Amino acid sequence: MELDDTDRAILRILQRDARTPFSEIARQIDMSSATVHDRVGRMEEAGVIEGYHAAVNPKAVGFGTSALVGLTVEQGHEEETLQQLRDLDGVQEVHLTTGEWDVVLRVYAADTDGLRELMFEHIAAMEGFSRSQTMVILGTDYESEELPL
Amino acid sequence: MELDDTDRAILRILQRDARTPFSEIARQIDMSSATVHDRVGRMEEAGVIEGYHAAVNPKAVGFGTSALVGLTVEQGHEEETLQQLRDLDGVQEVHLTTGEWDVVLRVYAADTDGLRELMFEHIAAMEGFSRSQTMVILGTDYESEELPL
DNA sequence: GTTGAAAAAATATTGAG
DNA sequence: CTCAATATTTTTTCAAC
Repeated sequence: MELDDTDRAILRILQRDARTPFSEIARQIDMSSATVHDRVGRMEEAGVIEGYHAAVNPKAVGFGTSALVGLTVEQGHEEETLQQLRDLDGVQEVHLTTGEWDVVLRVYAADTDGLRELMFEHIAAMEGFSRSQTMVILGTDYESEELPL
Repeated sequence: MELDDTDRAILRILQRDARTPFSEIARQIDMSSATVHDRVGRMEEAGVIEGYHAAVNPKAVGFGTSALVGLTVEQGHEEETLQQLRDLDGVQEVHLTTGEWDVVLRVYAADTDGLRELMFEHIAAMEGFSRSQTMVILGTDYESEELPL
């Protein structure tokens, strides 16, 4: 799908606040809300907008610890290993990467003890596991939900 | 703020779809929409809900490449380096980590050439830069916007 | 593609249990 | 905290340009 400047302006607003009323978006980009409605619908249809999500404060719901985990996966076990990783509670992202690790995970846990449990009892225990490195996130200096459009 | 099961049920729904009408949430959790309204308001107030964001497909808006970048920062340059990193276009997350790297970034670029430009012309050019490792994300097997509540 | 206006639906507010 | 009723606002639709 081809996006023009108007579409990108709408996306910028909805990335920042998905609950901005169409009438308010219309005011900001100087068009009618029917147009905004139409364009948003087409972008949803085309998969440009993948969804609308509430951002929940991890600490407020008991996830005090987060980490990036680099993993090496043994050959022949790729498929099942990825499947198992996806299904683990606390595993938020599973990326296939170049460089030192085959897979890098973003994981959440209640505390360091929960992280230990996730790492030793679930991840290291998987068939096909070979080695890992855990980079505990001491703090997140910056995290944007918005792509620079 | 203390969250009960009802609050968590509401959060689960809003994480999945931030535009779910309060009446629909009320139906799903078997309560009145005024209650839902009230609880959502209090969770927003308390910072449990940090915001509502449209998830935009990165490829659809021209970001075909993403990477994780491990960085070592020279002592005495921490503050200014973090500030500069935050301000770079394409830098989506800045995490302070234990392990091999002081900082790990999540970056987006149009293509590998854009990534090269970001790395060599902007990041490696910063004062206080010492060394880095770029882990290009070949594919994201799984990425959830939802915390497991 | 866009618009303005009408219809439908959802949300905010209020008062009471 | 919860409910029910009402007022307000937003979303959606549609004929017309």
